[in-house]
Amino acid sequence: MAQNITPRAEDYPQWYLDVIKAADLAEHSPVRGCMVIKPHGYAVWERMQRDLDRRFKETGHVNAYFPLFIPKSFLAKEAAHIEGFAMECAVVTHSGLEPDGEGGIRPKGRIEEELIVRPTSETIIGHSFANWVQSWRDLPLLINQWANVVRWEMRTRLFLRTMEFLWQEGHTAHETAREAAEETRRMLEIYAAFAEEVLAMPVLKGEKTPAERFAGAEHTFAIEAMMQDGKALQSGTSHDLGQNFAKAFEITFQTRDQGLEHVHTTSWGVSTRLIGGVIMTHSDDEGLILPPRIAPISAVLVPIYRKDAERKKVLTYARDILRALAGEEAFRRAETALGNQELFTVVLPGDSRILLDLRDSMRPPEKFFWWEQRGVPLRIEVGPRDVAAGKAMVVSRPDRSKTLCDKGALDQAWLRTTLDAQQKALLDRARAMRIERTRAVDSYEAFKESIEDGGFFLMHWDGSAETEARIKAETKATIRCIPQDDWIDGAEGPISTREPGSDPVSGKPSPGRVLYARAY
RNA sequence: CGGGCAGUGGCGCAGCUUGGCUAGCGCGUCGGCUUUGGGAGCCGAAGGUCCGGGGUUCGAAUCCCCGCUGCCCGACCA
Repeated sequence: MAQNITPRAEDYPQWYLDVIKAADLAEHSPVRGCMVIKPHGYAVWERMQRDLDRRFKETGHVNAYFPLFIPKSFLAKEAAHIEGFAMECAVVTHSGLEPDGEGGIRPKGRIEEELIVRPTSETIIGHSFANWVQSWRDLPLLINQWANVVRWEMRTRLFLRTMEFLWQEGHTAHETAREAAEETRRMLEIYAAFAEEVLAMPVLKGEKTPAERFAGAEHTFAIEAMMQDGKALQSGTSHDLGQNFAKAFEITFQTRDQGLEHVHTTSWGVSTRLIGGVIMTHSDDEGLILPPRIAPISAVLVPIYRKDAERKKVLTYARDILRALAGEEAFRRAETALGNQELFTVVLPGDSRILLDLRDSMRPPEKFFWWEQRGVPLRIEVGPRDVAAGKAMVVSRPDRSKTLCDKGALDQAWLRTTLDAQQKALLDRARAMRIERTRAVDSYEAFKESIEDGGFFLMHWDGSAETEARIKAETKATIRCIPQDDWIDGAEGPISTREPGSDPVSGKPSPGRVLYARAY
């Protein structure tokens, strides 16, 4: 049906790009690997931010902001960290420009200590923490920042991997290793809850193997989601940094018993990558599907009429419905808002919106496609037939089901209930999809064959980096995590992750199954 | 960063092999009329550094060189 979107079955990567374009979420910038996040895409990010920010604050964290530029020497202070990030850092070497004598310009003014554009902020924040922490009374220090970071990626994809991206990075310092470990777990749980409750994106929690660990961390935990093509998307990470950065930046404190010790730090983050994850979790061949809780526009009313007389009646009727859905107060504010002629938009508390599409340049069917491709959860069609019968046709975006509703039933409570039901249905659908494509595998041959079709595979692992590397080299699949849950639902029933067995590749003993998949 | 493909009004493309006259087409946009329950029709109009820079030539969208950006594959990574 959609003319501008390649079907998923034909070319999944192209479909992904087509959906972003059709939904008007983002576009490429003139700079390689960078993107312009357009208003509709940014509105989705704002909703994610708002919800996450609340969860962070409810757990005692506060926001702060640290510089974009990091002294080059800082990166080198933590050996593993520099090893992991050195290759992908943008470096500032000059302080200005000058004419090159040939009509162009060239850098001038080489700077003494070169600056790194932050790829992540452990080092610059570690430096501050060293000043901020004096005694055990200063701990825990629970900081988050919303920022952009830059990593010089070789291969980029809109939202999933861009050279510059937006994220939040939490950085905390604690008195004991135990507290830091608890914090690391706490934030992983917050990410998992957020992903499921808000993004309707089911995730598996677990620890990363040493090979996949964050550069400089003692332990890295992650939430992993399955995309519709069966590939995994690492959707959030939480790191227990031990005392590595505390030692590198001399973050010490006086203990309760007069001693001097290094703090234990954590860091954790999610990024605009989540938008890519949402797209690939829910959307279909008709375009974007957004979970209601992050949809910038909750519902759109599309009026249908022929003659002028009809037009008047229909629009009055549609405005009545809009008023009932939005509430009197919000509706009144909208009536005095600027720029509200073609798309009459009512802003609800919490910044969700309902709008009445008054554009005369577009016919109803075109409007249907327009809003469908942008992932608006509910479309309410109102025409002369509905006016006569006291009804309205409600179309639910995820399955495009149509329900003829009584006008009187359409109110604020109905809207909330309907959107909540849709939110839940999306999570259920995504979870069912993942379960269907999750299975236990006990032979390497079977694994190699199955991995071609995508999906999650729970297989025994002897714990060696050699086995892990060999599987990665031979199949492009990696260990996504050592699952946290004892049981994981698969197509053929629950799968134990704790039952001992043997690694099908090496034949050596294995304490339990780990999660293998190809990943983005 | 290696290999392949591509870049032409806002979008999608043709033209390039074999250099030549005013660079075409569809969609979209603007104006008008007619229309409106799943991407309407007619009439008229606007809109172009042919990715950038150099070169060959009387003449370059077209041929050559260098660079930039995108897509796919590989290595690397959130």
